[in-house]
Amino acid sequence: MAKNSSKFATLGQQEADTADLESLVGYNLKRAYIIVEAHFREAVGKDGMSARVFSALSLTVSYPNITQIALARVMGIERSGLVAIVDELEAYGYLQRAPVPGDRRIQALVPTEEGLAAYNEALGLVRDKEERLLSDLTGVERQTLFALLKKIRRMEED
Amino acid sequence: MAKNSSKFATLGQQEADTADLESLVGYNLKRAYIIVEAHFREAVGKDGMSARVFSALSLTVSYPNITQIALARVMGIERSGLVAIVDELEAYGYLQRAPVPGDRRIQALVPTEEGLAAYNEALGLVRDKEERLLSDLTGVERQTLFALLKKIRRMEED
DNA sequence: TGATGTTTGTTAATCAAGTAAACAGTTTTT
DNA sequence: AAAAACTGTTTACTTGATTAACAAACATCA
Repeated sequence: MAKNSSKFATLGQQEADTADLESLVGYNLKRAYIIVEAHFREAVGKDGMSARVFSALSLTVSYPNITQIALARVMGIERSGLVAIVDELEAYGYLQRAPVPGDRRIQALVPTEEGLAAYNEALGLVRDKEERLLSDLTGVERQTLFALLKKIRRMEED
Repeated sequence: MAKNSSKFATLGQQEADTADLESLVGYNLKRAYIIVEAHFREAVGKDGMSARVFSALSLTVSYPNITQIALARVMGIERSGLVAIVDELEAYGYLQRAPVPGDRRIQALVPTEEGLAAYNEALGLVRDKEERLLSDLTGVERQTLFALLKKIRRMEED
């Protein structure tokens, strides 16, 4: 079933496109993500936030007073893994763990002024970078890409 | 700029779709990949190969006699990182490091019969799983998804 | 009320994937 | 022949993530 056994000697961009792997969604998704993530890092700069820290800040801005457990659920990670992320954002002074009257277990996450400013600046840079990265795609193509990715994400409920 | 400040109380699937993060390609790509990767693991089973080991085997089947350095380039990883992957595949008996006459630095990677069989079985399972995962997408939608992801991948050359 | 169970955030140990740097052989170049 | 480059490898490290155990706080209910 190895279609390309004889092509090894001339292995290059074109030939590689015909390998089995290229017909799998997972491989293509991962390779595309690696590129987009690299552009994200370029956008936020050498000492910028990591994608997951940016995500956490973004969601805290969109949903102020969210609890850690709710944020972990939205992000799709374990609550234990979120601790370091929130620690980092708090150390930057980008958010605070605020006590919630009525339940002393919970600490609501609220972005600070600095956090909001840093977030908006980073968001602008990231949007611009993605804009340039996707400049080859038409408006319809972009909409389609988002629609298809969200359709896959909706499959989570199995 | 926090559009949804007031929606926290009712945060759920619908509201989350309107957060800033949902408009970024990177976030959507990553979330989609996580799901597809989980399905991959289900497909190959509890003790099956990891995606990267499967990828390495797949490319070795598609391009037999490929060298480690060429394989690393195709996979987009460092050659040092490939050593453990090839070690693992060799330990399974799925491929061999064959000496290349004329250059004693190089070892050509050749899949064994068992490797070919294991690969084809795994490929079938993975294809079936992806087929079911993407059953909501029309043929045109799938083609479009692949085309768009490959278009992003081509942006690598910057 | 008090015992039992659950929730929230946290720590610690561990794992997987990946990088960077240094190294030994082996070829290539000058 | 000497210097440079290439291939595979080891080692140390970083990042992202998970599991398990735990303490404090809250909820249930007999």
